[in-house]
Amino acid sequence: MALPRNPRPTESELGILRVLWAQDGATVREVHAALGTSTGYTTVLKLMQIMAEKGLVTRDEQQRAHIYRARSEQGETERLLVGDLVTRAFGGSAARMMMHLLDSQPPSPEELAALRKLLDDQEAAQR
Amino acid sequence: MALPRNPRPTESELGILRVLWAQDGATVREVHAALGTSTGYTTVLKLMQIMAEKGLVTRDEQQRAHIYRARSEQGETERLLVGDLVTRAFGGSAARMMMHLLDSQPPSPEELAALRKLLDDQEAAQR
DNA sequence: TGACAATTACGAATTTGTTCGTATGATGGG
DNA sequence: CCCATCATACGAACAAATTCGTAATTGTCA
Repeated sequence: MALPRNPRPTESELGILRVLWAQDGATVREVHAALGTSTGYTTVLKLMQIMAEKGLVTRDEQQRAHIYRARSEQGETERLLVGDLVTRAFGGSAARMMMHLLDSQPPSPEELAALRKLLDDQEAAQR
Repeated sequence: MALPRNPRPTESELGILRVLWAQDGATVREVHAALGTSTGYTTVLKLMQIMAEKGLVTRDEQQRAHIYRARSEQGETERLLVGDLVTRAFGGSAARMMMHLLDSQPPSPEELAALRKLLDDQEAAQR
């Protein structure tokens, strides 16, 4: 049975999701290889099994090596995580969070232009 | 002995830190009140004791009701959390993270203005 | 001073996340 | 057909975070 929820992924789960987003569908072995061999194979397996229970991933059992896929879009989860942090750490102030972002990773001129456009759109949408 | 580390605070710890940042120094009772009564008093006490052990807060035991203070600046911790998330979830791309930020928490007109100014400053700094 | 109230200290239960060893089952080559 | 290999399933240990009950301590004031 498929759970419709979209819970916040944990640290390890996020690492696995990023592998699943990068390629559409992957086996446990592929994910394990992509993550590096620092964690054991069965550890990754177990995590992915739990993620399937939670509804974070779907599992295709047609083949012997099951194929896992992220259940939600990358952007959706990213939004969730950002929204979560801006609420928890910044009291909902996007500007304050943005300040730290610009501080930590100065964007390129192209990115700056894109961000300006985002602000324009935002302003237009509010009117 | 004072621990010099600056570990990433957990969820609950961050809530407590935010209270401690908002006012300079607070007792357990004050923090408990600020957080609302959903969690028990001794729970907050225990958390703050652990935070003192970890070095997240300092404790002034002069008074009977000890005074706790955040050990690191708010901005420092915020940078830590943002940097952590941008690495874990966005592979280091600040621009990508900002797009989600604007998406998930539409800023107010005042914030929009502040954000524009941030971009201006950023642009100026690059020249 | 003696009792009450407020506070800290402590121990323990619970939950959640992470890790891995071992068991068990399927697949394919010799 | 048998066995080595590779896969999943499962249980359990471990660690960290959270929660709270109870004990011990301190201060106050009648």
